Amino acid sequence: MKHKSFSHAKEKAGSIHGFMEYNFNEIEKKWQRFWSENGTYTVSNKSDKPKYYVLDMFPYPSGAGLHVGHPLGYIASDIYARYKRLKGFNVLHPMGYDAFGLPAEQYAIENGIHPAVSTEKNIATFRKQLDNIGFCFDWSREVRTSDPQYYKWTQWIFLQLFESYFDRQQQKAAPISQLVVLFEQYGSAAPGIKPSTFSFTAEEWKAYNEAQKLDILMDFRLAYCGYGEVNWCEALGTVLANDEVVNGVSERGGYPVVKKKLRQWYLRITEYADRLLEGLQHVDFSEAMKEMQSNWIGKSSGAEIKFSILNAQSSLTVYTTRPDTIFGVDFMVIAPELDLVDQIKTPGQAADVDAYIAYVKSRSERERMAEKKISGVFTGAYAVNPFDGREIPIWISEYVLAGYGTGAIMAVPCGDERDFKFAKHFNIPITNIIGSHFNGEDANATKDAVLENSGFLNGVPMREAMETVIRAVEEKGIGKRKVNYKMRDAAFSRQRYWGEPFPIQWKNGTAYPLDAADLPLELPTVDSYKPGPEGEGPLANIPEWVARELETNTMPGYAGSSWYFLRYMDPKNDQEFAGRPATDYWNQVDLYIGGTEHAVGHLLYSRMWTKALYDLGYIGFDEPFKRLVNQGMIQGSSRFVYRINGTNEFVSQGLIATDGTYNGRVLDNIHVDVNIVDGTVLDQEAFAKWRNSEFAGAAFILEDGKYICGTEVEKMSKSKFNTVNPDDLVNKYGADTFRMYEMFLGPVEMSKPWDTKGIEGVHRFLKKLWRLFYKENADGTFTHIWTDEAPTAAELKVLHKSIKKIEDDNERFSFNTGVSAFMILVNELTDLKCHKKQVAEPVLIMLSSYAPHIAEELWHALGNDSSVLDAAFPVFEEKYTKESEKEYPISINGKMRTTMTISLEASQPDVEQLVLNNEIVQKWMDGKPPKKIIYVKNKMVNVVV
RNA sequence: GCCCUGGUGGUGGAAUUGGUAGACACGCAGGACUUAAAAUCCUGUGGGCAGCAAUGUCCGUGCGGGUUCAAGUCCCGCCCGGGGCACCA
Repeated sequence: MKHKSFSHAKEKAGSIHGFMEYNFNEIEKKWQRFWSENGTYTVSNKSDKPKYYVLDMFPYPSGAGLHVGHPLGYIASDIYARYKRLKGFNVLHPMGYDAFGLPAEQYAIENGIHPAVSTEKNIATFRKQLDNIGFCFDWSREVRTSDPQYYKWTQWIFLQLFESYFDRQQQKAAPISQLVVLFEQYGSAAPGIKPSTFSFTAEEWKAYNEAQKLDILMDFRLAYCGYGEVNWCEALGTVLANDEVVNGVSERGGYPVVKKKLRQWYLRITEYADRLLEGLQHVDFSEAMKEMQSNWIGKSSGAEIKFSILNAQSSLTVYTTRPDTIFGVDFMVIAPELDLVDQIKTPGQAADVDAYIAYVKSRSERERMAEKKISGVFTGAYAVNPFDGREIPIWISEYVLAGYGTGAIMAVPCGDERDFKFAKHFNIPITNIIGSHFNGEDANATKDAVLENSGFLNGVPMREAMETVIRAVEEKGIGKRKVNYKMRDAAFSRQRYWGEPFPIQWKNGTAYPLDAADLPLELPTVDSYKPGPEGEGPLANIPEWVARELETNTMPGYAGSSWYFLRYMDPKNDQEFAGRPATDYWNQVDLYIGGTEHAVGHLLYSRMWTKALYDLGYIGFDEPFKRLVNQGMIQGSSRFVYRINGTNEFVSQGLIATDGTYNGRVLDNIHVDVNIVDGTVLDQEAFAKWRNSEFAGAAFILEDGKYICGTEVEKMSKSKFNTVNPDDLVNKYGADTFRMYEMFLGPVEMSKPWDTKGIEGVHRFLKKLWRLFYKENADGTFTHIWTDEAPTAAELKVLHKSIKKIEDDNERFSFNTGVSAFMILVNELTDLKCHKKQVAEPVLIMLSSYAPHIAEELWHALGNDSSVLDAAFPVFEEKYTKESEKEYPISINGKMRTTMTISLEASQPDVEQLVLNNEIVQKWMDGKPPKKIIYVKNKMVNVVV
């Protein structure tokens, strides 16, 4: 890449009476313009260098703009991307916007502004803020999920999923046309298909009309239409997101919310459960992340067992992972929403049952699972144990969810804690089948007991009995072996406006895909963002849309984000979602950085989409992300002022009594803007002007002449006045300081509260670095002080020690210790009074990934013409850092008592002799003989007496 | 409730593989420079006890146990904070 010449820096550097103080604002603007004009960050899909793909989870452009928490991961990935570039890679590091979403729509409802308009505005703000920080994003590859040229391909991929089914024999997606061929030949007995409620012969299939065929095929498509429950708020006439529902009522207005069944689209992600599980073995994610995903998938094996119901036609099928405990079943629990409940409830129990069902209907799934209080109602019906004929009462309770297994469990109180508590609470007698393993106080989920009270299983070890029972129920024809997944198919539709329209047309109740050539199906403009009739989305309010019989649901937020990493590879392609040469070249994302909050949502969906696209032959890899690093969340550190209730008087925090009052008077805790508080000391003048002088008349009761604020760590949010805008910090200290300070705060993976206080230290470091290059004269001018002298051994040692440390830290993502390594390096070079170019240049190259602007400035000042970004990372040479001796810690009985400097060549006997002769060692040995001397070379010595 | 994760000085954190706990910073205290301030530089800074001091000594990584010559690090049990739990993104 050819750079325009840039002589400005050199001229000034050469001038003895120049003004070369560290003017970060000017320097940063200058180089940002330079990099942008030279296309320094533009990446080509063709290169001789090895490729490396660094990806950030792209942001939702919210109206609040970027706060200091957002860039944490971006800075880390930026440092790593730049480091990889220095190491000789062709690095792809793109950025874009996850631009569809609920907040923009909510904003539109409240303010009448079209989401496209507010989103555009928010993106402009984000972009400006991101540019301030000096990232090396290739903006020519930017994507926006709400751009028709992007969602055209989201819709296209949806159509691929719609036109595919999952072949269980091949364990991969295949065209639905292939399934039609199978049906024509085998009917519903076709090999490799999932179980279905439809049963038909090949002849019957051929005789079906089109609508009947499509109805059956819908049961197999990877993107399919079905029915599901949503949070329905009658008063608002709309479907609510989970976090818009608080304690069973709507967050806005507090209206009641109930479950309502609506037609929904789904992705058949469950068919991929095994491959999603297996794929985890081939990716470099944290163990915690893999665990979360496999727990979410929740694969378990057990049996489905059918119990007949006393005096009834219907039967009850339960799923259990512990068929061995079948003689310990003391009651059944079924999900209150199952239709079966109505069939089996006895007249005497009907009123109680109906009341309980009404209660459960108002409860969210989350509330039901989190509920500690045990509740439930007896239906009056009894199931019959198929092995001993015992009559088992059937209960309903909210802790059993309809969506998992068969929505019914056989309860074994001696072996399951929840069942045990339930039995205790309702005084249901408990059968002990595990003898002394059960103490009557707690359930014991052991698999190691030998069964008792278990009919034909008496004396059989539990593990063995599992198989025996499965075989027995299979022989009796009342059940079968069953692998179950906790994971459910992904709900893929929203009754909303601001999302991708489905390329689907409904004709007489049958869904037809649009022709791919007609994509994108653009989102029409609407006059009102209000919901449509009967819980439908706003699109149902548009006569032309409805007249064309188009689907009125839109896709959820995760649609666009499930494949965006592919679009970056070939963002301008208008023939394909991404060309095969591009996806073959860039292949998997080598490094993906983002929060754990996406652990089971976005990450699983994008893994599934990748697998489906791979199965259908569109890409050459079936895992999207090779390595995943989770960044922690930056929390806000809120500040409070305390107003005496009913007055305008504010009490300093230290004066408040332990019960939270002041002289017995109640205080109001008020969030105050953290930006007008220095540490915990309130800026009283700024406070008076804050919020249009709302507190202008405030009187303060001070301690030591100051007003001290209270603190609390909370989520960073505008409403808590604890957000800090990166722009302010960049203006005050510069982007390089800001970047390094964000890293210096702590490990990238860890969550921590933001505190601006320490930023001065990082800023001082950069100024100290600057002084290795320029000296301030008495008259305020600056002289450059670097020399061409050859470095000394001591200087080379400091340099090479740092090269190793910084390279290691970069490789293991430890950027906080990386920053501290730079600080130590500059401190040591300052102590050595080292101003040599041969030392300075490698330092600047290494620093350029952390603080690119100052590094580029000084690099050019030293006389280099090309960009420091294209330099090569210095190579560590061990010969400069070799030591001949080490200061060992000497312990007696494991307690460190002294240190001794011993040659690294010394043999074990030599060391033992030296140590035993040591005065302090002898003092602690107190005349006793040594029992053992442990000597670990280059580590420590321990004398055991 | 379930799954994951974290807890180390006044503060952010370091200790990479079980081997000198507190690197590097912030803050604080004292000092130098200055008419003064800012900036910069220097010194000290986990806690207790003893000592004028050098220093010595005991305690110390959320709490209680354990393994080990040796534990912030491994094991068991508990407490507290954070994230997720399927329509926020």
